[in-house]
Amino acid sequence: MPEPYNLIPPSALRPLTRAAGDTVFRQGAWTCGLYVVKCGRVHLERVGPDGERFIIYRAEPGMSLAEASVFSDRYHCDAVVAEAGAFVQIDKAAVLSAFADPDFARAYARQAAQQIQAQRQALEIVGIRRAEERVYAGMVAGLLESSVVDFASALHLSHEATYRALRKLVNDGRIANPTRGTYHLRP
Amino acid sequence: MPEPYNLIPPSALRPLTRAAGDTVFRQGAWTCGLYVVKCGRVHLERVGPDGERFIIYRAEPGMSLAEASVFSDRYHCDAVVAEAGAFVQIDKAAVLSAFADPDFARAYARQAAQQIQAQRQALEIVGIRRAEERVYAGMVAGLLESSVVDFASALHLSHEATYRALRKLVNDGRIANPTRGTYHLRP
DNA sequence: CCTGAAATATGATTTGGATCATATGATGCC
DNA sequence: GGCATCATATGATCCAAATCATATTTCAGG
Repeated sequence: MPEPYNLIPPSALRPLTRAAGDTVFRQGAWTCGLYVVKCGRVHLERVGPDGERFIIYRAEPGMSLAEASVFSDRYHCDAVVAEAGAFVQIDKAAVLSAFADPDFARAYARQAAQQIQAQRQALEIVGIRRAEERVYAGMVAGLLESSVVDFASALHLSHEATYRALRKLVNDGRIANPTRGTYHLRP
Repeated sequence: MPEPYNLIPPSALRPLTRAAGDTVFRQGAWTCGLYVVKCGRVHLERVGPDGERFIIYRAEPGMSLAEASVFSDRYHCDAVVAEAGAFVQIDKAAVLSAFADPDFARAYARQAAQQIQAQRQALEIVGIRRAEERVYAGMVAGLLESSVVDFASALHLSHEATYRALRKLVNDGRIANPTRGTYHLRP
């Protein structure tokens, strides 16, 4: 659960579970609040002029979605459950009134500023054309935390290209590969 | 100037001008606040283990930078002026105390939530591999506002690839090209 | 312990986008 | 009006990353 929402009164939190394929909310529906993913995955989707579905955002455990709904009357996209899970709905009125508490406001702003920063960095990194430089920038940014597969997906690279780039960086002595599957920057 | 900062007392705003190549602040320096770009361009850069410089963010007129510095003691990257311009420094203490004003807090949160949403969408769009689909998704997202060149850069595509994709979409009847240089979705 | 699935790893082939080149239409300026 | 500059536009070539293929290692579960 993102930190600031710990300051929201528990009565404003409503737990819910959904199966894969269910929708959490639909575009055009009246907003009731934002959501936090406990487990499972949710896709925010927008529908194109010819009915194509565009994924706007993939929310994973610990992430929140539809934060902007707190400030608008209607949801402007669909939230579809990609993987069954448990979620918490946070009442929008409770959030709006929580801004009267400076501690909540600062915690919110702090978390938002940090997220904006991380996203800006991610955008710059995926803008790097050469796989090797992109992977290196990703390592410097600390994006390789769990598996190489997840790392590759964060970089918007195929995992094959990522493995090859890692190998090349190791051969060039730019990163270390002490054991199979573990890589870190040369200190 | 991003909306919420209009609620900051003018005494906390300090205008400054910088030439290209100047630094606005350096990594490790004590934070004094965030900045808004009036004109010119600023790059946030982080230095890698071997001295390589990674651009974290490119701030253009109207954009703010170092928002997170309000919540930390030191700047954690360098801000280098890429193009001479005028900037406004907003005192961090003033921002922190402004969170006591619920109107400021809500305006800030609203703007932050919107920005997070836009960035998430941008990340999803640049993750689309096929140029044609990426361009189409960009059009659906309304990213083609001014020139095709700017559009291409937002999509992380070469402008040539963007023009070709636009042509193909026009030929396939997915978008309209009423006059040279103007494109819009088929209604 | 055995089995299946997923992560790790690398080779071969294909392809789509970057790059280079070139041309024309628009725009601003002196 | 003439000139420079930039956006628009498209063709040709090249290359790097996607894709397909395959093998090994690890690990969870029965």
